[in-house]
Amino acid sequence: MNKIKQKPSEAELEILQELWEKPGLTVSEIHEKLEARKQVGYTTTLKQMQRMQDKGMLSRKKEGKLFIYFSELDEQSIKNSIFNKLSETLFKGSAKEMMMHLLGNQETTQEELRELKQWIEQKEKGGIK
Amino acid sequence: MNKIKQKPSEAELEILQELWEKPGLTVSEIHEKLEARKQVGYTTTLKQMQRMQDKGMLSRKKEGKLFIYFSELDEQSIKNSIFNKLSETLFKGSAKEMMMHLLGNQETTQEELRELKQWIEQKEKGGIK
DNA sequence: TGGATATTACGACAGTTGTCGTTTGATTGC
DNA sequence: GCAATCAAACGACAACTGTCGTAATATCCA
Repeated sequence: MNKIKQKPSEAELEILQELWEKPGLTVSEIHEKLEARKQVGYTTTLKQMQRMQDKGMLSRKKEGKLFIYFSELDEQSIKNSIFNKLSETLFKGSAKEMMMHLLGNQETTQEELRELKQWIEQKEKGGIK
Repeated sequence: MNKIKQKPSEAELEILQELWEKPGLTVSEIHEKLEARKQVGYTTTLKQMQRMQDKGMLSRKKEGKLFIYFSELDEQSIKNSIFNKLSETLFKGSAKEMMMHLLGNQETTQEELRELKQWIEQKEKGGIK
């Protein structure tokens, strides 16, 4: 995975998201997925992906008669750096503050809360990483 | 609080953050705070704030011989919409997933974990909002 | 083999951002 | 009263973004 200077924009993240979930998609496949969520032209998606390639965010290879794409950015690192930045900017660097904000305002089911709590307990015991 | 079309950029958020924390600062005061964290010229900060004013993100009033500024955006709403967007883009809308990512990768002290767990317990009981 | 269709490449454009330098104006100490 | 300062307003610029239209290619089928 390369080091990239610029961090991915909103639209770029949406594309990366698809490729993280399922590497090796074609432009059309990605476009279909994006189109399902928002109104956007095919060439827009294509162009976006070409630019991402230029920046080194994506790579591609010929598969039969068309290109399939891959993310060159590490999912975890990118997500981390986004959150780090956010917690710095909006919560003076306190992960807890950020989490509490999240818990206080996002939709969270009882089920999710329970799982989350278990998770924390495990983490407290050093059970996870 | 007005409704704004555009969401605040990175640099704008940094300024808003200062004003949320302490409303009624002058350009210089904000600039000093920003400067402590990153390299940036006074006129840059000024310009940024003027643009934010045009967009309706900030208001100001004359205090003696200089202007003091106020955020016109609601802190909670803005933070929420940022997280909503993020959780949608990066975690298919699952707050839990997002939280787990956070817990897994951010710096979190035992103390913070404990507090967090208590918090969740309270929330489970419907103790909070 | 030629046209129809699907893919990919190019170039453009307007709006936003981050950054300043330069001016203009107001305030103040001498 | 006037030069030195401090604050605020303007105007510019280049890079980045989101968005396409159009053009060039490659593939396929009748």
